[in-house]
Amino acid sequence: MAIHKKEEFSTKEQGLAAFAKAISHPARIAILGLLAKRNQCICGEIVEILPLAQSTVSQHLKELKNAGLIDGETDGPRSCYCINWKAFEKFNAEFHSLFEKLKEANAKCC
Amino acid sequence: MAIHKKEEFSTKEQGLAAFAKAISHPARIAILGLLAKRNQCICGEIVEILPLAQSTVSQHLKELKNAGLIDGETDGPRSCYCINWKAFEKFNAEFHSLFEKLKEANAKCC
DNA sequence: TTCATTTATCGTATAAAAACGATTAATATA
DNA sequence: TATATTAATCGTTTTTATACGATAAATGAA
Repeated sequence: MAIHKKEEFSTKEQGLAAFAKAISHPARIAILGLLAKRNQCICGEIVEILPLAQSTVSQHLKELKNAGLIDGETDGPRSCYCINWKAFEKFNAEFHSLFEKLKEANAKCC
Repeated sequence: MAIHKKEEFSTKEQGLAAFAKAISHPARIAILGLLAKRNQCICGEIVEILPLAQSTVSQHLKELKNAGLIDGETDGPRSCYCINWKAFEKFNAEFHSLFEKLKEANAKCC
């Protein structure tokens, strides 16, 4: 029980699901919104704005980074993050190809 | 600890995160793809195709329904599901308004 | 060099998700 | 009416996610 079977699905399905999972928490949505607005942010700035502890924010940043949605580089003792728009574009395209095109096909048949 | 703080974020952030969560498992992505392709499906058809037990599929269907992404109605002893395209359109629009517009703003400033 | 600042990581606790088998409820069919 | 079919729900187990405080690591400043 609880043996996860995610590997048994297609690569595309897994990739899209992983992307969705990365943005499946409001804190991570908020972080992405912040980064988009300001172009880049220091970890500390995000901690000041979000209602979460520093360690928790760091954890969310790590997940976004692992998913490839943001890039981070160190700037002295600080860490500077920014959105990886290329990755966003890629996932957006996948999302479209999986649903929008099917929607069109659906509209034609009914 | 583990007191979830999702409520402390904006309604829009929570809504988008909830949508993302609903599609954050490859099984649910696969279900949506199936429904889009066939227009509608009986639960049993989905169980035949997915590598998951009937109870597990039922659970995933329930989550998709709770998120508003699919509709289901009983047809005798069977349950027939289909995609709620309106909900999809709504979330797609929200996704765009949160990121695509910001992306444009971002492109202008840099 | 010592101390302050910043952030990542560790350890831990609790909650939620994922999966299954077994059971129940509802509808068809014999 | 009795039986089979279908799908939802229940109970349980395991894994993963969320959150925090405390600590460690790394850099910059005094």
